[in-house]
Amino acid sequence: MLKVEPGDTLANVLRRHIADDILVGVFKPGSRLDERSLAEEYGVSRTPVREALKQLVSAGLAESKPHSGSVVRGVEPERVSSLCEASILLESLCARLAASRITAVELGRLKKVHRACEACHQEGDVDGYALENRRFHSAVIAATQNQDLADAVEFCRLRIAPYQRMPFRSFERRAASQREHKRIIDGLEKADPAEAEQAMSEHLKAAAIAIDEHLQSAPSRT
Amino acid sequence: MLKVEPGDTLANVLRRHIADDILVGVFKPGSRLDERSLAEEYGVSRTPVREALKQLVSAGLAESKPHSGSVVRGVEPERVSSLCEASILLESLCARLAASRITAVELGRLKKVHRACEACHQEGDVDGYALENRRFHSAVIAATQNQDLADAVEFCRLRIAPYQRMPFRSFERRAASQREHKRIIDGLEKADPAEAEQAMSEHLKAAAIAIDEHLQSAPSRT
DNA sequence: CATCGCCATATTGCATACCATTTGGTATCT
DNA sequence: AGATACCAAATGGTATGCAATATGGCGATG
Repeated sequence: MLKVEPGDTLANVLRRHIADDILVGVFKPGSRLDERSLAEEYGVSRTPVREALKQLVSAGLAESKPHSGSVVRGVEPERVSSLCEASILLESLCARLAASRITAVELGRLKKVHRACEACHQEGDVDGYALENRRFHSAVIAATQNQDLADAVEFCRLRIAPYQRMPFRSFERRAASQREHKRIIDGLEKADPAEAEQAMSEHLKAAAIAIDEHLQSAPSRT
Repeated sequence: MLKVEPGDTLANVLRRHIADDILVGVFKPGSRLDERSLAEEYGVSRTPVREALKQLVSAGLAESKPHSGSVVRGVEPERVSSLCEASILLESLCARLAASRITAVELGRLKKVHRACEACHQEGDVDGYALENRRFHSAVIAATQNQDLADAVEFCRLRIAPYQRMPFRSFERRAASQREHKRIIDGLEKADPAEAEQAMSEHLKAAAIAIDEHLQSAPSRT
C-alpha cells in the first residue's frame, strides 16, 4: 500500500489516488477533504496531502477557501450543462482536426480501445467501460498532434469525468455510446473532418442528455 | 511589499508575483527556481514557495522533476507554433459564441479596454499595452458565458503569454493589432458569429506571424 | 424572543528541522 | 589514461510544531 516508485513522489501518488477516489465516487461532491484525516488514513504526514490537495484544486476537482479547507467540487446541475457544452465544442473541434492528422498507428490504437470498450460493455463492467471510454476520447484528442490544444481539452474533460461515467450503468446507453464511437472512428478513417466533427458532437450531446436524465432521477445525494 | 490581504494566502501572493515575473521576463525560460533562494529573497519560509511553484507547474508555466527542482518552462520555437494554433482555434471558437451571447455591459467594458489599449499604444507603453491586450482577449473569452470553456482557453493563453507580448515593441504591430481588435468588436456588436470568428482568427494568425518573425530575429537569449 | 457580539475550538497556513535522492567530483583500479 | 565506483555537497521531499483565522455556539442585551 502506498508504494512510491523511485523517480516519483509521495504527493503525486496521493494526488492520483485521491483523484481516482473522487472520479469513482468514493469522495462525493461537497464532502470535506480534511488534511489530518487523510494524512492519518494514508499513514503519512500532512505535507504531501496538502500538496496533493492543492494540485486537485488546480485541476478543478476540488475547491478551497483559505483557512476553510478543501471540498470536492460540487458541480451544480446548471454547471454540468455548462461543462457539457464546453466539452462538446472542444472535442468536436479536436475530432475535426484529428480527421486530417491521425496516423495509422493511432487509428489502430483507437480501434483497439474500441474493442476493449466493447468487451467491458458486454461484461457489464461499468468502471472498466468508463476507463476505456476515457482512453477513447483521450486518443481522439491526442490525434490532433497538438499537445497544447490537447492539454486544454483534457483540462475540461477532467472536470466532467465524475459525471461522464454515471450513465454507463445503463446497458442501453453503453450500446448507444458504442455505436456513436464507431461512427467517429469511421469519420476519422475516411479522413472526413465534417463527418468526424458531426459524429463527435452528436455523441457528446447524447451523453449530455443521458447525464441530465441521470441527475433528474437521482438529484442530489449529499 | 508582500502584503497579504485578509481572505488570501501568502502562497497565492507568491504565485502571482512569480508568475508575473515569468510573464514579464524576469525569470527567463530554463532558469532554475530554487526554493531556498526564493524563500530568502522574499523573506518567507520554503513552504509557501513550494506551494506557489507547484501551482505554477500545474499552470504550465514551469516544470519539475522530483528531486531535480523546478525550472521556468522553456517553450521551444516549434512549440510556439503549436501554441499559436491552439490559441487560434480556441479563441476563434470563443469569439463565435460570444457574438450571440455578449451582454451590453460586457460590450461596453470591451470598448473601454480597447480605448485603454489605444492610449498605451500611443504612449509607447509596451507593458501596459500587453496588459490591456490580455484583458481584451479575456473579456472576449468571458463573454461566452461559459466559465469552464473560459478556463480551458485561459489555460492555453497563459502558456503563450510570455511570447504574445514580444511583438508589441513594434509600433506598427500595435497599430495593426488595434485595427484587428476593432474589427472583432464590430463583429460582436453586430452579433455576427461568422464575422467575429473570422476577425479573431485573422487577428491571432497575424500575431502568430509577428511572434515567429520576432523569434527569427532574436532567436534564443538564454 | 430575536439578534448581535464575543469566545472557544477546530482546521488550515506557515515555519523549522530532518531525511532521501541526485549529481558532480575525485580517487583508485584496470 | 580512461573508466568506474564511491563519497560529499546541494537540493527537494517529508515530518512536526506553532500561529493565525474562520466557524459555530452561547450568552447578553434590546
